[in-house]
Amino acid sequence: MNPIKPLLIFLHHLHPISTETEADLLGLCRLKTYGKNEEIQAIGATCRTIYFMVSGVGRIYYLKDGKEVTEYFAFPNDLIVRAESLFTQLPSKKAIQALEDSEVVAIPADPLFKLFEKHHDLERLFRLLVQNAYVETLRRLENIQFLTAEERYEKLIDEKPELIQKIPLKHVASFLGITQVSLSRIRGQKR
Amino acid sequence: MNPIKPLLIFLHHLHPISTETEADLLGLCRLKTYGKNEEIQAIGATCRTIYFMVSGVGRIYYLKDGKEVTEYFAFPNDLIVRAESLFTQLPSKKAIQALEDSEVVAIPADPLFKLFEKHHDLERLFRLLVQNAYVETLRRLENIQFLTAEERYEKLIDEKPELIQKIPLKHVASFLGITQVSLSRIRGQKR
DNA sequence: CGAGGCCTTGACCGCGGTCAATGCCCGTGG
DNA sequence: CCACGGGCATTGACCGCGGTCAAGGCCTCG
Repeated sequence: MNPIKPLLIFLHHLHPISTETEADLLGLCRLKTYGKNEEIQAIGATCRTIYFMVSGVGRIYYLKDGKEVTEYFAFPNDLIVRAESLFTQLPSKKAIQALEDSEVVAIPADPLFKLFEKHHDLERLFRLLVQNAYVETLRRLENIQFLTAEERYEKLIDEKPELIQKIPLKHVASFLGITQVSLSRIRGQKR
Repeated sequence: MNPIKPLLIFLHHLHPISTETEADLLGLCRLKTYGKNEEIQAIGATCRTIYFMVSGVGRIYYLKDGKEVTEYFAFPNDLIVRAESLFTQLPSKKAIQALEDSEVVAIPADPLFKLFEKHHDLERLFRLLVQNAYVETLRRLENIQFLTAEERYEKLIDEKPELIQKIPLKHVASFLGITQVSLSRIRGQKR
């Protein structure tokens, strides 16, 4: 099977695009593979690429006072984008890393944006993607602001139970906005 | 002067649109005025309107455990939108309120979205607006997550000093994600 | 003038932070 | 094959930020 197929299914589900649009889009996509713990994009580079996870697990992280903070996890069929850099053209303070051996589709943003001129439906699709990511972030903001660490952990457990199995707890902790130590205590008191 | 002019200037600055697009857009815009503390949109309604502040001050707030939490302040030349409802079509848990006598431009979203079919440049503009709001929210998320209440207050002071003058401290406190009491202490120890 | 809203202040407390010690798992080399 | 070292997770001792509850001062407006 064409390894890029999952991306097309994912996109189509959000907003159908014409076959010509799809063909032009496919022309931009490159399938890449990365080994466990390999950096997909390093800190400091300005982000000009949109990634889509086909297999494996990825994350976005950055350094806060010398410590890694995980901002996002990507599982198969998730997009993974350093939006703050892609949309501002500023160098990103964040890195993208494969946490396991992974396959990703890489889509260079500049030619993609050029395609928007030609294919209105592609820009529509992209707009909807951004809207969804925006709403998702608004939710995360409310969670961080009003739930306790423990509530956030519980919520994560029932929204993405597989996450806890696959991902080192230290990454999970920083994703939840707490320390490894606190997460360990929360887990401890459930047993 | 046409009171809708500031909106056009604001939009044009982000992404120029053709005069025909502008004319169709103008056809949708309605100027409205609200008195101090008047509700512009109530909790529970599904959001189908985009607002732009011409004069006065507005805010978005919602109830958390019976207490008001302010999510956003809008000053002249700011947009004010309940994105979580507009983009999901779900009833909003949030309200929009004028904090002073205010003039706002109201743009109904459905006819606006219809115009996207006709005017590609308008959808482009709208996409860029959403992108910017998204990046802004990512920033807010990082602030909430990593700055102390005091640091967030200081940051607010030098980014929007006028805000403290105009807005009741209880709203400022909930916007910062803290209680009125804590904000008062923070302010107290600076004197 | 009195009532009510807003802000401040004091007393107290609990969540989640740091620091440090310990346990556990696993990969590597003698 | 075992010994060792390093990374990850857990646990204890301690602390400070920001929370709640309640009292008191100060405006504004009827």
